[in-house]
Amino acid sequence: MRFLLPSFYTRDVVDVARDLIGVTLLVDGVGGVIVETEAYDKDDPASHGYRGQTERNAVMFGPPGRLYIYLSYGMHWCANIVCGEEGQASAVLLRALVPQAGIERMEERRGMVARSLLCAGPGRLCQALGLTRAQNGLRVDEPPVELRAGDESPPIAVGPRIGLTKAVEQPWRFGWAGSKFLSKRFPA
DNA sequence: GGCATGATGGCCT
DNA sequence: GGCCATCATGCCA
Repeated sequence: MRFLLPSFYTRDVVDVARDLIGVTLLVDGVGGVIVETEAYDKDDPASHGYRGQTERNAVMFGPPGRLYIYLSYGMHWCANIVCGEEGQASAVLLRALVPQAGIERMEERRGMVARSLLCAGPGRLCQALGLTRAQNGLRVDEPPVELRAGDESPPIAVGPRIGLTKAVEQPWRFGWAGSKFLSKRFPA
């Protein structure tokens, strides 16, 4: 298996978002293959970093290769990987993965739902992997987090991002085309 | 201090 | 497809 180098993250956030499809993410040994991501750029009105640094988004403005985790809608956690150059405040939102390792732990956290719903969506993914504010700022190349390159290059689907009111047209959502584990189908 | 808003998801029709 | 729970955050007064 191949571990991702720091130079993987220090590139353009859109490229990293696309290249994370097919990468395996584990947190404390629980996880699977990433099949859906979205890119958020610093010049992007939909990004938390757009209006400058605040207490919540401080991790986005720090070094790349760290988790930026925040609470969404008062009840769901969403996890990002900080990318680009330090201070750029760009990040990739992790939206879905194929449950492969530690499925029992995922089911303890998520309940006995269909396998395809275990990690399909940013909030579900965080719940299944046990990601909360406690993991905000963790490095992705040190325990308990682990990222391994995939050994095939997946068919990539591209589309507009989900759930936004700003910059809704930007095609910065990426997915493993045809995967059953996506949070939502990509528009044809 | 008050208030509008949201990178969602579960449940209902 | 629609509704809405639920609260941290950020902006404004």
